[in-house]
Amino acid sequence: MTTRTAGEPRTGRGERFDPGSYEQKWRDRWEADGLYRTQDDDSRPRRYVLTMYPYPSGDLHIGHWYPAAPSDAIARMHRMQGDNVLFPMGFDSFGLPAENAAIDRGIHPAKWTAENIARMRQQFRSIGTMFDWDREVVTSDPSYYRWTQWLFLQFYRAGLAYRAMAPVDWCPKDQVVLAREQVEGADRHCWRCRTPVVKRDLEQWFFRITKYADEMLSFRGLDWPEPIRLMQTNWIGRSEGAEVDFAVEAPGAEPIRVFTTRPDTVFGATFMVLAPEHPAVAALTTDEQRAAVDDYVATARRQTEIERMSTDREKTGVFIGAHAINPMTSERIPIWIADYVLPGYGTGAIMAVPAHDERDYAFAEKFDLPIRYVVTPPGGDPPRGQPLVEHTADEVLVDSGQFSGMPASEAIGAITRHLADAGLGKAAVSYKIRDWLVSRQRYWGAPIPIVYCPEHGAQPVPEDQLPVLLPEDVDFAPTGVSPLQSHEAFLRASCPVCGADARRETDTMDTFVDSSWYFLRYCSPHDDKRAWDPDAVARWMPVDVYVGGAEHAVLHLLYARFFVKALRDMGMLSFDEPWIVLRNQGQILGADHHRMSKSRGNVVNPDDLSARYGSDTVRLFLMFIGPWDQGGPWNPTGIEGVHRFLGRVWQLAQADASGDVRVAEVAGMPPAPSITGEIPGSQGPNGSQLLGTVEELQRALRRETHATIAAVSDDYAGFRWNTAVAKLMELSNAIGRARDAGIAGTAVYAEAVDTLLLLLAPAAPHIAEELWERRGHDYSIHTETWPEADPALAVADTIELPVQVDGKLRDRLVVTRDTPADEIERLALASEHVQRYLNGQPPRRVIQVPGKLVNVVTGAR
RNA sequence: GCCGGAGUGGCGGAAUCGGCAGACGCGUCGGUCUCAAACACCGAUGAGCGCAAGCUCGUGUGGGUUCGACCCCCACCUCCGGCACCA
Repeated sequence: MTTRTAGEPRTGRGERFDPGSYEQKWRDRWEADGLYRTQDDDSRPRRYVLTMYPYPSGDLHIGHWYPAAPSDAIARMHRMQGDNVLFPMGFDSFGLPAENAAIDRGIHPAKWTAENIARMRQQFRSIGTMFDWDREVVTSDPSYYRWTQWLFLQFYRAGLAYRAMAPVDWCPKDQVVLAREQVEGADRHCWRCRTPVVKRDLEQWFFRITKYADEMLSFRGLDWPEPIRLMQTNWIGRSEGAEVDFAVEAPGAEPIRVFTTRPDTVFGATFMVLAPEHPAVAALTTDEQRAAVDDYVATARRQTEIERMSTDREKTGVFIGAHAINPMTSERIPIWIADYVLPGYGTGAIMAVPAHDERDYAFAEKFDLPIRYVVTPPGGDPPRGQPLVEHTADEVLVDSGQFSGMPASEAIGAITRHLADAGLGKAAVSYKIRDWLVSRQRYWGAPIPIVYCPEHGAQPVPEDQLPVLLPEDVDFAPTGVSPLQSHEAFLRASCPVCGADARRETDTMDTFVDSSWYFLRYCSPHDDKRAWDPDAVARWMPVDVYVGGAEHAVLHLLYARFFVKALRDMGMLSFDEPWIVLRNQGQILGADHHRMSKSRGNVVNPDDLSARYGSDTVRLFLMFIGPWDQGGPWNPTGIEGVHRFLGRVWQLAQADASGDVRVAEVAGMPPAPSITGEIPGSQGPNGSQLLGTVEELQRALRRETHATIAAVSDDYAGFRWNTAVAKLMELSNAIGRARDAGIAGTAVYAEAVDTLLLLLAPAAPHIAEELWERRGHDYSIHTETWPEADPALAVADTIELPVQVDGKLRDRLVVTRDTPADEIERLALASEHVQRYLNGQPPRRVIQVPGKLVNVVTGAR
């Protein structure tokens, strides 16, 4: 590796392209100059570019670079376009891995986390990202989690945080409860360790996210990827239908309310099913059925989610001995319990309509319960042997009293109204989303700021006593309860109401609480009086562009929306959504097409790559590798090509700086003195491409330069990194041809090279800066003005029109842009290649797409 | 099962308001440089046929619409992601 000292002459020519000789120098200088420190400067348009902060797991891997490099590029581009850009970074540093490291290796989580952050911060710097490190946020720092706790208290006061006993998902390996969003897959496993979860009844803290279910269905004003919007929409899972009360045939029994999306099928409800957990079960069960019911309920409780939720499992259930009355038919229908009815959805009870529901049908078949079809296709017989579940427009009701003959779509409303008029039901909406379970029985998180008084129950810690500090000296061995529970000093507290001895809450908060507001903290990260400075938040929020992984679709990306809406309703924010534009990167897989993991040994270490090629090459390669939102398996072979491209840029940018016009080296390619029937840029014999006058060559290079400005600006803004890089390569190829033709040293050549460097600067910041300086320009290229395309220069004066005969390409016409259509038609028909297919006949039609093509249609077909 | 996304050369991928398929790069082959190799540079490179001019085929499969289809419609197949007994 060569190093160049400051006083050394810049010879351009002959000096080897060696990123190692300048990359660190520029990073140091940018940092020393505070080039990326964001001022609250309101004279320029403000732009908040945010990339998801990482969990400090130890090392930045290629999966961190993949979103970071384009985020940095977009931030740099906006800066060059004149915006005041906020582009911060921090660490989501609470969480289980730190605690596990403590358990496995005896390192305190705080120490482990601090070391990892130091290393990752350094790695982020080595990429050349323009993060404003003065605004760094570390969520495990008391100066941050103090405000996380404060926010918990605000939610508590607003009635959005509550404590409830509920059956919750428990990960037996991590010894912790999980939010519903953290339980994945058909086998109901823990999102982190993939261990199947079990149900436990525990008293836990919840955030009332369901209050915002409806509002979160609206994405108005947001530019988000459609798949994410759909995932959130499905997760929220809004269903419209009706709640219907079924009287119960037992002395003094309350009616049972069911939820249905098909009130048009009430006449077909031939039995009722309750979730085993339904509160009415105990009271309604008859003595004869008691033993069987108790047994079934106990079994259901013991079962893991896997066993219970598996969809292809045989239906099970028990008759409880009681009967309900169908409100439309007045028939007695038996009440069963079955675990296919979920306690947490709707009312935990259903009217079973086996003729029109797959699950009820399977249940009825198994237990020999009556099946009555009440909806049928018009004029058709009701199907037999299977349920009729689809709603099509033209189904009608049968066997449904006064509603028989009514179209099913109409009957939904009509029957709902009928029931409502009778006081037996009402239209209702149900959601799949559940409240967010936020308590965790682990140490490394923000303590929930609550104390329990024997007299006054749960009481919020007074705000002036925040933060509730995590003690350092705890025993980390997982026992199923928080390690804090065995820490006497931590537990000891006094009741804020009466001052009596009280016990402190020992659960900590889900780390997704931390990440639900970190983007607000970046706006005023050092404010020690408030969670954020309202002026700073008003200045920067909402985030203009948010970059991160789609794996957070129904986690972080949902929770943070809830936070913003809740805080808005508390009067603390004046906007509705945290992020306007959202872009998701794809996932980089290992070369073996599997998720990168240490255990598989397929992890790519970016540090090795950047040591070898320089970080510009790695950044650019990650952008070039394929569609950025698609990701894909890692394939390192192309990185050499990107490196060669930068090497060519290195040479081209210095070809004119020191009189190094290399025309003499290009044998057999003198600039032709005049045009000879060939047009500039067209393929000549022997692949020579440079016939034409010097003026024509220059015009062609200018055209390429200005077309590239427009195209690359567009591609960057649209996150089409791969095609942006391809277009930069094309421009450099054009510059190379121009140099070989001898126009290096001209103003047009200089404009092309400078433009190339400016366009390259966001993506490959170091080489752009180095070459900018070597070309004699002022520091820094990153504060230069983004080039503007001149549309007049970007269009070619002659165009090549493909000529088709019956849709097949037969010839090409070279014409000036303003050639009239009838002249083009005349030229096309005159072509011998076209004549051959016309066989002397006149064409049936000639179709012209202006500027695009000519198609001659023969009468042959 | 339901909801998304995607199938294009040897490979990663370009090109979609319906208009030259294969940009850009990798790889491969040939060449220059070298004692030799590596690097670098130059050229060729979808398949097939042909001495050539040129012709035929070709964007997962089968149909269709159109002067013209990778693009639109119908019916399928495969892969990836999400959800999963939500009444």
